[in-house]
Amino acid sequence: MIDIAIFDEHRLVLEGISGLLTGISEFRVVLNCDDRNILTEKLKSIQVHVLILNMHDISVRNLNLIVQLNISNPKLKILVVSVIDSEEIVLKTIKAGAKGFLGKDSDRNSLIEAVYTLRNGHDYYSKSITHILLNRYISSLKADDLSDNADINSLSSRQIEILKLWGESYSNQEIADRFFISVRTVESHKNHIMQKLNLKSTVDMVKFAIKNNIIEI
Amino acid sequence: MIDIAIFDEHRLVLEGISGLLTGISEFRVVLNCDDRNILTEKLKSIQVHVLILNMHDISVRNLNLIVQLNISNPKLKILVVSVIDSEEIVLKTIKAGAKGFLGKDSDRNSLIEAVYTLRNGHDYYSKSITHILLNRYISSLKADDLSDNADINSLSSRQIEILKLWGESYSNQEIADRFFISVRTVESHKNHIMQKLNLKSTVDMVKFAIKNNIIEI
DNA sequence: CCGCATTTACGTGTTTTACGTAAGGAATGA
DNA sequence: TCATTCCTTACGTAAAACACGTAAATGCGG
Repeated sequence: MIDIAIFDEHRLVLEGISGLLTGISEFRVVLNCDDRNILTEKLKSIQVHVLILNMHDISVRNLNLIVQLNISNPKLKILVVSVIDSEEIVLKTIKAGAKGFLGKDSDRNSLIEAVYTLRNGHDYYSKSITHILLNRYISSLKADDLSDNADINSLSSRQIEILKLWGESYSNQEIADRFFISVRTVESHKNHIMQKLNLKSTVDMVKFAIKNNIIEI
Repeated sequence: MIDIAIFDEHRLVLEGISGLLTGISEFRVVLNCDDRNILTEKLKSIQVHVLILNMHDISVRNLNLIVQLNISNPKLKILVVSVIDSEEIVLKTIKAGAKGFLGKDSDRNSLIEAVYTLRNGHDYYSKSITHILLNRYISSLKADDLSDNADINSLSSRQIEILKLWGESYSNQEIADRFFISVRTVESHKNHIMQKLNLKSTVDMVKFAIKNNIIEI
């Protein structure tokens, strides 16, 4: 048996969604709610497995609701339903802690499937959402790669060694000791790096090292 | 009409794949090849729309083949087919420049669909691959978020202002001038930030600022 | 009103950066 | 072979930044 709560600010839509779930013997809708505060209150006493949350906008209030519910009800799985399936809203809800997202391409069957999936501890995203996420990810993967090839090749291997250690928070003295060279030499290497790459500050040098995978964030 | 080349080191499998494509009037298999060098050579003279590449392993040779073909034949779309559908191989082939990937869940229909999709300039990934990529992306999104909420809240708004400017490569003096305070005060703020966050070096402070979206890389 | 964090600031000593200079070695090409 | 160029090494000097301690004024919540 899966206990379900449904939240929608529009009572009519709320009832509509609720109706879609009747007739499934394993589903028990224990709460229909159209008020944010009442929802938060009630969920303190009632144990619910899945919360279906219809989002009409990407307001901070809505996102905060997800964040807060996740903190107060760690076991609760939140399934966001929204006609707005922009990249922005999807990413923000996932970051806020939603476990599933149904875009406007979803029907009753995908809603039911999503509830089961969330209950089983997995994430569920409808097809259109999957596409959005995947495209974004793929393009970020590709973008990553292009940025790799610019200035880093102009650095010598010694310069990269120095930059790497320094980027891992070693002091000049520590670097000097490790390579058996003078602190002044370490400084020189860093000066040369800055000159070559035309960097204004050491902060820029950190950023460069991160961008070029010399160090991790 | 879509011109197709097929590469597989195993002649038997090669013929099998080739056979799957007969009977589609819009497809024309113009090259079956089981040798890397011959493939590269022939593709210099023959114009092909889609190359179906069966990868038996993630060797550097295979990945380089993709990279090289992409450089020499920019219009060519490479569709990778592989029974190995690990995260690693998928990510590497995408980075190398493959436009599609068919995992072991694929059948003849998805192969045909993939060829059409690539020809139309889009990417194609079979269901299992989509899952792999999506899970990775989602978890990276979530990981991002967890690191967001910890320490940054402990900083005062003044401290964040200072950190932000400093992270944009402003000198202490410039920051001091902008806020009409002493350089010593700027130093104090930075000291307090380092203490609060328990950071060992200014390099760490840059990383912190990046992780917490105070500055851009 | 008291305690606590914030913002402001200084003192002192160390480390790092800025900018210039330079010597010895390896690689390269005329 | 000799000139050139880059790399690695290193120092001088002055300015800037950092480490660590101290401390006064301000403001806010209990």
